[in-house]
Amino acid sequence: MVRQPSINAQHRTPLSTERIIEAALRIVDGQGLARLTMRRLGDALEVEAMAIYHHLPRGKEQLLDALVTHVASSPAQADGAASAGWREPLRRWAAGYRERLLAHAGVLPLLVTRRNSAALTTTVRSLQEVLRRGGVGEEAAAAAAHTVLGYVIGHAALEVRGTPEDGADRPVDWDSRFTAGLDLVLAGVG
Amino acid sequence: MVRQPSINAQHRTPLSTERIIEAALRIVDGQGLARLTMRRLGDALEVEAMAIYHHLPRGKEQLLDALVTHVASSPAQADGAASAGWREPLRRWAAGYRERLLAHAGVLPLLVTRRNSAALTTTVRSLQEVLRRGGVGEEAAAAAAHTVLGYVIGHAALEVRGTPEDGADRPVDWDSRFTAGLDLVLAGVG
DNA sequence: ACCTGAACACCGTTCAAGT
DNA sequence: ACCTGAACACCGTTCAAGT
Repeated sequence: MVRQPSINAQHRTPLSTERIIEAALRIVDGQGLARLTMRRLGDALEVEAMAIYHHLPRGKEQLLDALVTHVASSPAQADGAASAGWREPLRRWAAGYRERLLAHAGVLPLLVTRRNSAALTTTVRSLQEVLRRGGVGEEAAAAAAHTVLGYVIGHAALEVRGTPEDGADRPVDWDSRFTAGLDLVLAGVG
Repeated sequence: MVRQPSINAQHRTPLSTERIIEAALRIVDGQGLARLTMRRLGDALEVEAMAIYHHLPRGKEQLLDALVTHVASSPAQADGAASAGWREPLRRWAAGYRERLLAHAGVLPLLVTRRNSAALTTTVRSLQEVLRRGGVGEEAAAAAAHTVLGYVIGHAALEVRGTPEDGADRPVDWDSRFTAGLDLVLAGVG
């Protein structure tokens, strides 16, 4: 058999930053953060690991930063129909954000590392937007945003680790516990 | 010169799990989690890396688990003088726990990984203790414990990443923001 | 412009051997 | 019982080379 090494290389769709990040996220979600290596990522993309560096010159650092941005940087929640007050929009925002964190739980440790503070700044700002549009003052909105985001991230961390029972050895219903805790926080806001 | 390889080996204090963990924590605090390697840890202890496996047979996994336990597993807060109510004890508990998390910020990502759920279970239980001793009912204490712990961990995560300014580009006073958010949460508890 | 192949300096871990 | 040394199968990354 004659080797035809160029056939695959020519016909496959070319690499792109988006495809790289999607593949990386698939590995993290399916196999865990520890199994995300440049070589395995290359395999998944049917490419040599070194090809990735052409799109992400800063290598794995840049890849991990991009994963954090992809998962943790919340969109500005263009809620369309202006709902009355901030309470309901904030509940929706928190529920959506929690869902994303849990869907990509492997990325959570990265969010807590020093990397990519821009991602969370965006998120804080979008949270403040929701509050201010609901009539909460500038100062109070800034404080409440940190409180709520802190709670959501922290609770997601507890959930992921999944202690199967509470202190009294009853199974924990995380969904209702999350909303209960959130309402508790929101009650404090105003 | 004649080599006398046994002199150092004989006179130095022997390895122990405690010394290993202390040295590991020193590396993580001083140089970051990424620089904690078995080989470097061995160097710090003036021992070959492989000697560590004699005390921690499960290797690096076990080492990281131990770090989480050391930092995140809160003591039962034997508060001595029974203070009235739960509010003040809880404030002290939260302040102390936050301080520990920030002092060993490099361990925070490990706390969010699936490892060692026993550590946080202990912490949740000690928090519930504080609440119940203050007269909060069983059910409410269980929910409040998760809420408070979630908030403290999440806020510590935000602090460590240290976005230097809030949404309005003012520098953030994390200390007062933490207590403000905590009071907000506590106001919800009761 | 985009990808490959070989090479380098590291990892964690095993296992037989030393004392 | 406790530690060492060599070895193995991996890493991330550089760099010259291919198309």
